[in-house]
Amino acid sequence: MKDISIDLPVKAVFSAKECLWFLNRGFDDCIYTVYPDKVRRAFQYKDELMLTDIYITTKCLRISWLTSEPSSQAIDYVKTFVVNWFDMNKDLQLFYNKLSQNTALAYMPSSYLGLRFVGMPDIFEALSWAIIGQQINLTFAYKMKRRLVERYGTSVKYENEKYYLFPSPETIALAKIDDLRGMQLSHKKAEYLITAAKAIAAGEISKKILLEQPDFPSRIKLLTNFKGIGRWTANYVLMKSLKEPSCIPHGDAGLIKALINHSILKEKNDLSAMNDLFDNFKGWESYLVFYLWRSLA
DNA sequence: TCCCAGGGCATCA
DNA sequence: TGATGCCATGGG
Repeated sequence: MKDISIDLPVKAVFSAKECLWFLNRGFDDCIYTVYPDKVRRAFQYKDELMLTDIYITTKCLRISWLTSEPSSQAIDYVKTFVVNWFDMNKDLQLFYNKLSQNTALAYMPSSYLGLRFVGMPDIFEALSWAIIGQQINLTFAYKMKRRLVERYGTSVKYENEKYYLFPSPETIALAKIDDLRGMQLSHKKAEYLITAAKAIAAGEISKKILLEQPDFPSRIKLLTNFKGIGRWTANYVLMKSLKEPSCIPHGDAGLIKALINHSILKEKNDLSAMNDLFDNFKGWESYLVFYLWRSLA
């Protein structure tokens, strides 16, 4: 097959090392495979199933197709996805200026230089992941995600390996609670996941609809109207799939731990200190959360 | 055994 | 609107 690859330039500063570190930070995500210099991932555009290697360097991302020759629309789809996935068009300087002004966080611009907000462009995957990962340890959450994906997701075969796509909402909408319980999802989580799948399959939740809302609070409200989507999940989904800049997943265990580590919070319920901090990061709240999560490693 | 983990809901005042 | 109890299950 003809070698198809394209290069996507990145805005300074971009750290391949930091972004790859995030993807491979000790957890087993079944949706992609991380190598020292690249990440392998399957995509689907309409009926086209594809497998790609995405080489990550400081200057560009090179997407290389391993399977059948993609259509031009499929290439555009993957390009857009990858730009979104690695938040490649963002200029981080303003964020770094704000970090530098905070004594406890001033080390971050040099320590995590070029770390991009690695997102989850597929809103159903983001929502499912938020529901699965609620209130349980991440290692176990990734196990359940793998069970779900291997049971319901389609896959691309390449060199005797299967590379999975996250299942469609239409598929999960038809799943039975007992089947999901068999994967060790709690009864509630099984319910929430099916509810979310139905809402997306029915077009009640989509990135387009969320973007059409007049403001951020309306987007949160739209999501939290569904059972199983609370304030934490709504913020998480908006930051991961829409790159909404001002999300704060209130109550997040990792966020609180990071803030206590930095002596910004004295105790869990120190809400005023948390509000004071985020007040100084207007427009960059999601990035701040991401960097604080990074600090937990 | 106990506490925690990238919460959410129902109930109650 | 905010506090409380419950759900659920692996990991340390």
